[in-house]
Amino acid sequence: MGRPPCCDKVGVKKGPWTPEEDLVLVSYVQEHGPGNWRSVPASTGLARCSKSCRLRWTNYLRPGIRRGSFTPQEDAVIAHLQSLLGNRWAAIATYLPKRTDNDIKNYWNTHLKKRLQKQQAVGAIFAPPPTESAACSFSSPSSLSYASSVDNISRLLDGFMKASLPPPASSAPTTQSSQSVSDAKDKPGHAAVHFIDADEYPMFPAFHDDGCCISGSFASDQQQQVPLSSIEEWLFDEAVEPKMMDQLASSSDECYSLVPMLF
DNA sequence: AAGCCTGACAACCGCGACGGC
DNA sequence: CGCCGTCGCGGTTGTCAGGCT
Repeated sequence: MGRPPCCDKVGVKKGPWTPEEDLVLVSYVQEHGPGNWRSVPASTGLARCSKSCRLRWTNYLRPGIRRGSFTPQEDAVIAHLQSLLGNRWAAIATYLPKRTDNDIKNYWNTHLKKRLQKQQAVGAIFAPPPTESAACSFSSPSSLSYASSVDNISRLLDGFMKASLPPPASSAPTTQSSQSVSDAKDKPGHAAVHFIDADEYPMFPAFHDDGCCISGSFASDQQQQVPLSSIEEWLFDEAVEPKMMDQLASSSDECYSLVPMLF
């Protein structure tokens, strides 16, 4: 038996999403919660297939996700997890709750993999440090298209959050913080992995948005809902591939000097 | 100044897993 | 128990912007 197409090929729009479409999708999710994607096109009138709607939500519109600017710590975590788990991006993404699997996958394919391959080929010692390279400096998305405009999404969501949710008691006025309010509880499918906190990765105490400072406030974070599962212990306890960490450390500027402290 | 090349990222496609009937 | 529908994941492609020659 043949697999039915995920959606009608006729009349289904493809390509970049427009603000109007995003608005419709966000509105729908606000009202019904994420899930039941099959019914989204019919319910909203969007000329998109269900998969496209789900992907757009999970990869871009979903509250709590951070875009751009992978920190060196995130670099290290991704590289380490990739070495342990392979290309299981969804699993890796659970340890970087603010990153989507698609983002991590793209980042790996376009940055980390090339870097590691290059260093393996040349040798870590003489690998030229990619000063201000991807790891530490691509904080500003180059694309100015709508789809890459965080401001657009932020405005879009912000309006809906204000309209449909009471403001958080003392949340920072950032989109991420406000968005995160409704996220975890809306995602039964993600129940196993909570969006831990709007601003921290508690399992990686050194994580900060600036990426280059150590907080040392791990204790306070531990009381949060953290999936400190066996894999975290695994991350911390297992002998980290010294080769990889050496590569990471040698592959960049001082930002990576903190990496060994993480593990 | 124009054309070409490369990198980055959003989105699509196909497949497998899972759950309901 | 098997079939069907839906969802989620990973691989891949397409498009666009910026840099380089």
